[in-house]
Amino acid sequence: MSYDFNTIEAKWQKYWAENKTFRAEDNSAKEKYYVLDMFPYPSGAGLHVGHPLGYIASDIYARYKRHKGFNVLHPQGYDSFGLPAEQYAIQTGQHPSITTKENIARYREQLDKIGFSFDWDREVRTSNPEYFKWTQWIFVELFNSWYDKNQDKARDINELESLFATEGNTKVNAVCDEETPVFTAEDWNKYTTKEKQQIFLKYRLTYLAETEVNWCPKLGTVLANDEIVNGVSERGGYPVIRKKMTQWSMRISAYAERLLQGLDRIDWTDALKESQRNWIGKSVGAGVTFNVKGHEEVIEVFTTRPDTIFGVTFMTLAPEHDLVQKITTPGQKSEIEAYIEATAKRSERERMADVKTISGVFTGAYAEHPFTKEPVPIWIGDYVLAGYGTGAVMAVPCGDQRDYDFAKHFDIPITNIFEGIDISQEAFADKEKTIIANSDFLNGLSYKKATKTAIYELEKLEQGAGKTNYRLRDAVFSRQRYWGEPFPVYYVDGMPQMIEVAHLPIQLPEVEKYLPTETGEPPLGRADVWAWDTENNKVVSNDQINNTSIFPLELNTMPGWAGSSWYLFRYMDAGNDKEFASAEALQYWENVDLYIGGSEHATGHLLYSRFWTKFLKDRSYIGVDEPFKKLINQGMILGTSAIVYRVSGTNTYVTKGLKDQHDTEELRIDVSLINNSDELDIEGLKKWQPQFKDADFELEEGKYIVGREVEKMSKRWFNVVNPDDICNDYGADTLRLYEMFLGPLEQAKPWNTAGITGVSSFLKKLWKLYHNGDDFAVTDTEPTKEDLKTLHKTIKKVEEDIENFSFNTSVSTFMIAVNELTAQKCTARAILEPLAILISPYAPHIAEEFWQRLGHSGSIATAAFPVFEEKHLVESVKKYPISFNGKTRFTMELSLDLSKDEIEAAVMAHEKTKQQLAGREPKKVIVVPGKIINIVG
RNA sequence: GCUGAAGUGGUGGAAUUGGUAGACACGUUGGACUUAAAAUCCAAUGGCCAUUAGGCCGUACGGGUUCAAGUCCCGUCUUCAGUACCA
Repeated sequence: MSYDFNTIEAKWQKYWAENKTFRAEDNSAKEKYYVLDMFPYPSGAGLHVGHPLGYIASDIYARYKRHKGFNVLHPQGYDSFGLPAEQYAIQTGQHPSITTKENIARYREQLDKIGFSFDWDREVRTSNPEYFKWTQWIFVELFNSWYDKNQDKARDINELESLFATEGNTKVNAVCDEETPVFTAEDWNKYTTKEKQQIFLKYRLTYLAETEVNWCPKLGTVLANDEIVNGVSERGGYPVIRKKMTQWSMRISAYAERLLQGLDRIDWTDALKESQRNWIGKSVGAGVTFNVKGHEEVIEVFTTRPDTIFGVTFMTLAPEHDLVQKITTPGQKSEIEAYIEATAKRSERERMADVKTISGVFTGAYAEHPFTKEPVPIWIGDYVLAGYGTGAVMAVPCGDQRDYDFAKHFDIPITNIFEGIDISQEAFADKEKTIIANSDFLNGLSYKKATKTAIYELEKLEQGAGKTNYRLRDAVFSRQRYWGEPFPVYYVDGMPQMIEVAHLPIQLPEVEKYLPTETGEPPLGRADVWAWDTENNKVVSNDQINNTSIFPLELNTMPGWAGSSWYLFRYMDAGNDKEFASAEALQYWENVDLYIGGSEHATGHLLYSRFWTKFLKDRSYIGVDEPFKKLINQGMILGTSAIVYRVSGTNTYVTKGLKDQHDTEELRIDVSLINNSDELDIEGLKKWQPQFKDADFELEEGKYIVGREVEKMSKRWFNVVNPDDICNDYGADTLRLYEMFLGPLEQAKPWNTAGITGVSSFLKKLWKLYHNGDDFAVTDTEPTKEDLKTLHKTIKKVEEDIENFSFNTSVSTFMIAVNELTAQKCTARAILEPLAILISPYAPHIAEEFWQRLGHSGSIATAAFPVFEEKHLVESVKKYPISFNGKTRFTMELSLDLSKDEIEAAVMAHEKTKQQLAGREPKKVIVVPGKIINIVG
C-alpha cells in the first residue's frame, strides 16, 4: 500500500474530533501551558496559504508541549465583528451575521483540513451575544472605575465618591481631564446629580467627551490613532481629517507608565517592544506657564529643554488651540481666521506630505517671559500639533531646528544662549555639549544642571514644574457603524447611564439599511426598537421614549479591538454564563505562555489587550498583569504573481525574452496557469478569461515564459494559493512541513509551489521506511549503533529547534534521518517508534497512522517525547583535519580515547606530517579535541 | 532623520555560537526506466586554474584581534521593516 494521505488524513481528523483528543482539562496535576494564535477575522475570501503559517507553528509547539507532559490549552475562535461584513451588507442588504456565519463555516472547513490540535469546545466568536455580553460588562466596569495615582491602580468609582463627599477633590491624586474644576466637600455635596455625573466623567476610565478625533468621511466613522497609517485609514486608504466630536474614549493614558515598564518583563522581540515604546512616547521635561499680556488666560507648554528658557523669542500655538480666538488682536483677526480655515481643510495626509513649507500667522498678542518679563510674540503655526503635549510650544530658535526655520522665515530675532556655539547657519541641539550662557542664573551650567535649576526657579514662581509627557493619547472607543458591540448605555438628560450586568447582553437591533441616517446619525439611528425601559429592564420601541422611565439608547457601537482585547481570558472558561470566566479557571491558566501572530497589531490590539489586562488585574478579576508572556511574529508569506506582456494596442502577447523588442504592458494572470518552469499553459489562459480567447502568442523555443513578481498575496493579483488545493494534491502533512521548510518563521518569504516536491517525496520515503512493499514492516530486532546515532542526533536537533522556534531546520533533520535509516535498512521498532513521535508535531496524521500500526490504541498526541542520550553520539574514532598554518592538508583517523598530548604525539609521528614539516620544528601544535589539529610552523 | 533587523551559490536557506562554509531542498545539466510524456531513481552542481593528483580565491566592502573569523571589534555601503514637524 502506498502513502494515501487523503484517506489517512480524513481518518485521523475524524478520530481527533470524535475523541476530543485535544480537549484541555481545567484542573490537572500537569503543569499548564497556554498556546494562542491571534484569532482570524473570517473574510469572504477564505484562507490562503499565508494564513496558516503561524497556526502551524503554534500547533507544532502545542503538540510538542503535550509530548513533554504539559496540560496544553490551544484554542481557536473568530474576531467576527468588523467592517467587511458590514460593507457587504450595505451592498447586498444581507444581514452581516449571515455573511459572518457563512465565512466562519468556510474557515472552519479549511482549518480542519490542515489538522490543527485546537480545542474547539472553547471556540469564541466576538459577535456572539454570549461573548459580547462580557465585552459590554468590561465596558461598564471601566465606566465604574477611576485611576488612583497614589496607589497606581484603578479603583471603584464609589470610593472616589466617598472621597469627594468627605474632602472634595483637592487631595485626590487621580488621572483626569485637564480642565477638571477644583471643589471642596461642601461644594460637592451641593452639586446636582447631573453636575456630579459631569464631574465623574472626567475621572472614569471610559468617558464621554468632546474631543478632537480622526474623522474618515468616506467610511463615515471616527478612527483611533492606530487605525490610521500614513495619514489615511488603514482599511480602504481613505483620507482622514481632524474634527471635534462627542465620543466615548478609553483613558489608556492612565496606564502609559505601566504599559512602558511592563515591556521589560515580557519576552517579545526588541522591534515590537520598541514600537510600543515609541507609540507610548515618554518624554521627560517641564510644564511651563506663560502669562498672556492683557488677558486672564495663560498658555501652558511642555518642553524637554527647560534649560533653554532664556532662548525663548516667540511662542507658537497649534491653529486649533482654544486660546487662539480669545487672544488674537482685531488687526490680525482676518489673517488668523483665513489661516485656520486653510489648515482645517487640509487632510492629515496633505499636512504630512509638505512638512517643508513653513507657514504661520502672528496673533498680535504677547506673552510674558516668566523670568525676564519681556514680551514674547505669540504665533500660530501648523508645525505645532494640537494632539501632542498642550498644543503650544515655547519656541527656542537657537536650540530647535523647527523653531529656527520658523524664526528665519518670519524674521523673528534669535537669541544665542550657548557658550561658544555658532548658530548663524542652524540650531544647536546637542544636549551633551551644551553650556548655557546669556541666561541669568543658568549661565555656565550644563544641560543637566541648568534643567534642574530652571525647574526649581519655575516652581518658586509657581509658573512651572517638572513634567513627564506621553505621546499616547486616550483611545476613541465609538464607531458610527452597525456591525459591532452595542454600548450598554442609555441617556437620561444627556448623561450616559449604564445597564446592569443582569440585563446584558444588549443585542443589536434590526435596521432596514446599514447606512448612516439622513441626518447623519449612525446606522443604529435607523432602529425602531432602540430604547431602554428602566422599569422592565428591556429594550423597547422608540415610540415609548418618555424620558421618565424609558430612555434612548446609545447609537454608536464599539470598535473592532473591543472584543479582541480580552478574548484570551474567555477561552479559559468559554461556556460560562455567570462570569466572563471563573476564578478557578483564571487562576489555573493565568495568561498566554506563547502567542503567535502578525506584527501589524503592535500598536493596536497588543497595546489595548495589555491595557485591559492591567485594568482587570487592578479590579482583582484576574491575577496577572500581562496577557502574553512570549510573543512571536510570523512573517508574511508572499505571492509570486505571473505576468504576461501584451503588445500595446494589440491582442498579441510576447514571451518574457522578447518583451523588450516591443512596447508592452504587463497583465497579471492566474498563477495556476504556470508550470514549475514559468511556462504558460496557453490553452488554459484562453479559457480563463474571454479577453484571451482569440489572443496571439509570440513564443521562444515553442514556449511562452511569464515574468514573475513577488508581492502580497491578493485576489486582485491572481497570485493566491489555496491551502485546500495543496492538501488535496500533496496532503496536509506536506503542507505543514513545507510551510515550515520555506524559511525562518519570523521572516517574510515568497510562496513557491514548485519546491513542495522536496517535502512531498520525503513523506513518501518515510512511508516506505515503515513499509516493505505493501506490508507494514517494523521488526523487534536490535537497532544498530548507526541507527541509534541517527535517532539521537535527530532527537537532539528537533528538541533544540522546537525550543528555539527554528522549525525550518527540523524538516531538514528529518530528511537526513530518513535517508540515513533507509540506507542502513533500519526496520527496528526501537528506532521507528520514537521517530514517529518526533515527527508527530510536524506531520501529525502520518505519525498517528504509524502509531496505530505499531500497535498502540490511543493517539500519539500524549506519547512521551523521546529522551536524548549523549552516549549514542559518542564515537570511538574520529577523522581529524590536520592543518598547517591555517590550511587543511589532510585528515587522519584517531581514537577519541587519546588525551590531548597523545593526539599531538601521534600526529607528529605521522608520515604525512613529517613530509609537510620537512624537518622544520613547529612552533606550536593546537589540538581541539574532536575537531581540528592545527600545526603552526 | 530616528529606531529595529539583516546582507552567505542561480533560488529558499544551514553552519553544534570562534574550529573542514554552502547541510537540506528547489532549480539546472547529464544518465537510467519509457514508443513518448509524467512520475520515480542515480550522478554532477560556489568561482577560477589543472588531463589527473591537486591548487588558488571565496560569506556586501575596507581594516583589526586570533594558531583559526560567516561568527568577535572599528569604519563604510546596501536592503527590508516600523515611525516621524513629538516641542
